[in-house]
Formats: sequence, C-alpha cells, structure tokens
Amino acid sequence: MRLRFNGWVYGSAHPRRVDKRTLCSNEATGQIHHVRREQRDPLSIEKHTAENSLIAALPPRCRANVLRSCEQVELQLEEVLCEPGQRIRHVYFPIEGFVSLVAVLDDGGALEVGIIGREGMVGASVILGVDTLADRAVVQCAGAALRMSSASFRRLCARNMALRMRVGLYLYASMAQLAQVAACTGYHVVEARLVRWLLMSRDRAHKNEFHLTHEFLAYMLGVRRVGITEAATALQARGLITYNRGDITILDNAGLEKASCDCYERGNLIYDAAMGLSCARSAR
Amino acid sequence: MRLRFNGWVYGSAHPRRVDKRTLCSNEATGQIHHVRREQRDPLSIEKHTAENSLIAALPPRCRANVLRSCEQVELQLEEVLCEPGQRIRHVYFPIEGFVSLVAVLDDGGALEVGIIGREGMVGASVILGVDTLADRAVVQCAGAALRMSSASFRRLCARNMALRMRVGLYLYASMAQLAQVAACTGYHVVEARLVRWLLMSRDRAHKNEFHLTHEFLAYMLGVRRVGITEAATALQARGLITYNRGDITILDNAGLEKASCDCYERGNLIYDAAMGLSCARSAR
DNA sequence: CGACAGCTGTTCGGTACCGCACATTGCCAG
DNA sequence: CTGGCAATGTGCGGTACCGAACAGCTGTCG
Repeated sequence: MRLRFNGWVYGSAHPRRVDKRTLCSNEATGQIHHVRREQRDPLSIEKHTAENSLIAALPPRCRANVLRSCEQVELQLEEVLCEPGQRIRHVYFPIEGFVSLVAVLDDGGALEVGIIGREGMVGASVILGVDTLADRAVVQCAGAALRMSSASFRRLCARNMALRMRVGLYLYASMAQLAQVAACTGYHVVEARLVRWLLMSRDRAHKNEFHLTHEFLAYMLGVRRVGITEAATALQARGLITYNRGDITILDNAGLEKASCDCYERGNLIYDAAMGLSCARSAR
Repeated sequence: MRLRFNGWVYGSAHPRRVDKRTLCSNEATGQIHHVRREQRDPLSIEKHTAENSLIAALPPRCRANVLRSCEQVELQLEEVLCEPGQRIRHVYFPIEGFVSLVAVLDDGGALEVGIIGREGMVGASVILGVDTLADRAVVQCAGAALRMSSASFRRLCARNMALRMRVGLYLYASMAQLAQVAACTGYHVVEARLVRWLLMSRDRAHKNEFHLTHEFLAYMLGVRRVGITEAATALQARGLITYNRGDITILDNAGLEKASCDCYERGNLIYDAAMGLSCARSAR
C-alpha cells in the first residue's frame, strides 16, 4: 500500500530485507503551492520576529535587515518545501508550524533525520556555499513562517557576522542531533522512539495536541504502520496519550518523558549547549 | 563483555531493548599520545600536500598558508582524537590513515556516523564557530596526517575565502552522508552494511587489506560481534574476502560492490556532487 | 614449554519487527 | 441513509538480530 501526500508518494513501510523497490517518484511532482499572503505591514512582521528564536536572538539592526528581506507565508500540512538534491529557492524560519527533514533511500526507504520548528530554520546549509538541500523537507504541522530567497540569505550572511555565526551554531546543533538520532534509530525500540518523536513535536507545536496519522508517523520513524499502532495503543492504555483518527493528544507529559529514550533529553541538551555557547561568546 | 581500546571502554554490542546501561566512562581517560615527529622541512611536507585532497584543491598561495601552519603527526591505531563534547584542540587532515566518527549514546550504545580519510578532515565544524566535536573521533587505520591547532585553522578560514568555501562544501557532504548512513542503519541488513563499510575503508586505505577485528567492526556498526562473524563468514564463503585474526583482505572488489547496499555508491555520489560543485564554482 | 590472552566459530532460546491479509470503525459525500 | 474511504485494530508465520555461554585456535610472553 502506498500513500499520497499532496502529490508525492511513499511506501507504507519499507523493506528491511527487500533489496530494491521502485517507487517514490513524485508523480505530479508534489505541487508546492504556497498560500502567499501579501506582504504584511512592518509592524505585523515585527510582532512575529520574537517568535522565531534564531531571528529573535540577533542584534536589533541585523534582525531588522533580515526581516526586511522576509515575507510571511503559510505552510500547508504535508507540503514539500524541497526535494533532496534540488536547488533550494527559499530558506524558511518557522513561526507556528514545523518541518521535518527526511532522508530518502533509493529503494524507497525513508527516515526522519531532523525536525525544525521556531527554534531553527530550513536551509541553514546555504551558508556552507551550497544551494541544495540534502534531505526532503516536509511540513509536519501547518502554520505561519517567514521566508527569504536563498540568494538574499546568502548575501545577508556574507555581510553580517552575527547572522552567520548564529546560523553556523544552529547548523552544528543540527548535525549533532542528526548523529544522535541515527544512533537512536539503531538502538531503541519503536515505542521509545515514538515517544521521543511526540515530545519533540510537542515542543515545536507548543501545544499538547496535533494531527498525525499512524501512517505518517510510521513513515517518519521508518517502520510499519502496524508498529506505530501497537506502540500507540500501548501508550494509550497507560494513559499517556489519546488519539482518534489522526488527532493525537498528550495527556501526561511527565509520564511520556519517562517513557522516552534518553535521546529526547539529550537532543535538547545538545541544542542548548551549542546555542548557549553563542550567548557566552557574544557576551564576551 | 567489554572491550578496551587504548584506555577507553565500550560495550561489546548494545541493547536494542535494554533501557539503560552505565558504562562507557573512559577509565584512564583514553591517553592520547601522539608520536609527534619534529617539524619536517618544507619540501617534505609539500610533497604530501597533494595527498589530502581538501588541501590539494586549494589555490597555491592558500595551500602554502595552510601548510605553513601544519605539522605532521602519526595517527596511532585506535587512538581517540577527540571525545564528544570535548574541546577540539587540533584539526586533522589525514594522509595515509583514516578516522571514524562515532556517535555515543548515554546507555553505552555507539554507532559510526562518518569516516574520514584523505578526502576530508577531522574538525571541519570549527568553521561554524564551535570548538567542540559532536562525536568521538577514533583512528581506524594508522598513518600520517597533517594537523593544525583549531585556533590557527579558524584564523585561516576567517581570512581565506577559498579555504572556507572548500571546507564548507566538505561539511555539507559530511552532513548528507550522515543522513544517508542513518537511513541505511535502519533499513539494511548487517551483511550489506558490513560490505558498505569495508568498501568505504578500502577507498580510504587505498589498498585491499587492513586490520580490523570483528569486535571493532561490531562496535562501528552497532551490532553484536557474532553478527559480524556470521556476515563475514558468509562473505568469505562466497570468495569475496578473507580474513585472519583481524587482517581482512578484499578478494573480489566487483563482487563486493554488488553485495553492498546502494548506500555505498550513493555516498560517493553525494560527495562528488557536493565537492564537484565547488569546481564548477571556482571555474566560473 | 606452558599459561594466557586475543580472536574467531557455534549454539540456543528469546523477541522485536517484518510482510501480508483482513476486520472494524467513523466520517463524509452523494 | 448509504456506500466508500481513510484510519485504526488484529492475527499469523517468518526472520534478523539479541544475550549469553562456551569451545577452539593462535600468537606471545614469562
């Protein structure tokens, strides 16, 4: 069985031992249809700036420069911002929604390797001098975001040290988390990984409920849908979550955090260490 | 059972379902003992420059600058260049040997997430403004390398656009490969992953034999030693490799490449695409 | 030469996840 | 109201890998 998400297709689960599979070609090449609002008045945008922490942490003048180049867009659920290897046209600073980075294998396998909410940005690797993204970027939770053409972003970074530093640190944190997630995938059972994933989503959604089908979760974690169903059922039985046709609600945050593998907490530590270091640095 | 590598300890395999494990504290804190040769005369170093492709690709003046700041060291087998989170004091440009990056989990699990030979460098993330490494860097194959203090490296990068660009691209390639490996770990059977690993090592060792015990391989791939033994036995039975007490010899390169998962080839493509892009760029 | 340590091979019971197939439930459009 | 579809639940046999334990085999060192 295969699923379609706004035009792109993926295998339900994947072969651990099947060798090849030819699918995952984007029929109709995932229409990327932004609901582009007209440019807001500066005040309205300014209001939002504090809500992407990457931007918020910039010195005022620099922040103003960044904002001038941004427009606000509404990210659509399951919209694909960029396919792996494709030229990235815009970088995104999520405000409400969040985005997942998904590594795609030739044989149709896929695995989430990063998750980007208002604490970060999509396309940070542009500062490395490339204009492609290594992974597929899928919107996981709809909502507002700021965006900027990658050319503008590169120009701004070239001129602005504070911005470049900040983005660099974020990139480092992303890499560290990527490694962490890789190890986690190999070592921890589906249930623990599911919990980690729910907690990370919660942190980025800033609320205790979000819309996610088992099928989608399975795709993200690289397991069968049934595996998710089993794990989710167990969590529900323990009173940690409830869900109903894709609407998941977290009931017991503390309990969930206990049920998760260390990787959740560790991921947060990694981020704090990297980004906090920047504070120490700029305070010097 | 636990192993000791030059002073640091790791769990033999690891728990897929065990939740915690307290080990992996480095007893005796992995003595890092470089066999530091006295500074060679410039000609001798110059001779080697072409052998690290990152350096070799730099414009002549820039290359000379880099070399002036480098000293040559001999990497010892299983030496730990840097522990995760530790301050990185030197960056390394391997010439003969190669180095693995290993993600370490709290519960003792570990997984190789990158491999660095003469095509790259250890510590590229320094250009992002951090002075720590996210993963453990272990020497996998002894041999010569150039090294430079990370402070010098940062200074050079700040001044030198070509160097910064080149290292940036390399960093991007590393990230892309990391994501690739993460997915591979989740989807492919041990044997295929082992083969991928052997091929990658071969490419970096520039020869068809190297010294690696099953135990070490198991550690790298995050599986039990027995898993490696079984896979290796099968490969040997098929006439693709032979091995004897840690000395592995590749007999049939073509056969091995067929036995590997696509991730091997794909990793190479990723690297070429990223680094080749730089050529196009500088040719402009 | 004998003891020992490091490396490899083998076995065994257990389990997490696989692919596949099918049943159930709730929502929505016609 | 009804048929259809998306989302979820369940059951079954298979397999890749796990932990543990033990049995050679070989080189080294006292």
